[in-house]
Amino acid sequence: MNKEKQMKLEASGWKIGSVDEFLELSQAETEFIELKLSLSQNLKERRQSLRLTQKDLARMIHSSQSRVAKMEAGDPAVSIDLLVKSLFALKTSKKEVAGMLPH
Amino acid sequence: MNKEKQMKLEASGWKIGSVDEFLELSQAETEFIELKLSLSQNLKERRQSLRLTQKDLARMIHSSQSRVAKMEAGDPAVSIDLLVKSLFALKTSKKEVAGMLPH
DNA sequence: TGAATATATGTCGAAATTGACATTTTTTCA
DNA sequence: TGAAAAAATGTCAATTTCGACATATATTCA
Repeated sequence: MNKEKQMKLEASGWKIGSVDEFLELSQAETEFIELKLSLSQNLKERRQSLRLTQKDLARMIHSSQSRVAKMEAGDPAVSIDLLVKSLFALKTSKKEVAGMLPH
Repeated sequence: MNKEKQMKLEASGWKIGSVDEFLELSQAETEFIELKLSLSQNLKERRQSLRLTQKDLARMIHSSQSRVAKMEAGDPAVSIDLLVKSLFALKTSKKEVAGMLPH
């Protein structure tokens, strides 16, 4: 069975392969979490290398110091949107952001 | 004036360089919007090439057809988080996602 | 040291995003 | 064609994320 057909089947519901679907969702969720953590770490490193305080960055993105702290701590209740906005505010290039994705 | 010092100054408030700060925020926002649109387009292409309906994808990410439609339409009221989750659900590799960053 | 600065943590109402639903419009294809 | 399937659009209550604030803890450095 090729991947396309397999995905089609899994998308069709819980009838067959519920275990597989569970495993795949876990995989997607794992990658999602890893991505957020990578963005978090890179944001912290970048801010520090620019010698900006969390308060400084907060002002730049019109947010608060506590939210920046949570971003850098990898708090689950912080969106990728805010992380990416912060990175762009620090003039991170798209290429650099891309480099934060793979392993 | 080097970039580090410039950013530090800008972060300190609206006293000096408010025009510059405005322009830079616009630049960051532009890149952010471009990124979302790129993810949207790639998601649509990917789903279609896998011959999945919006309903299929919606089931896979535990969402709804209308939300998938909005994702693919580049609706501003859709988060990058949901876009990335959707791409990962379609087994998009991190390297492929990295390639979706414009330029 | 210890005072000043920076960061971490918890909470809260407000704002944004969500899934779901109804409906309309478009596309597919027999 | 035209009926069925797919996609687009609008709305809304529920959930999530938000900025802000208070305060605790950690770090810096004179």
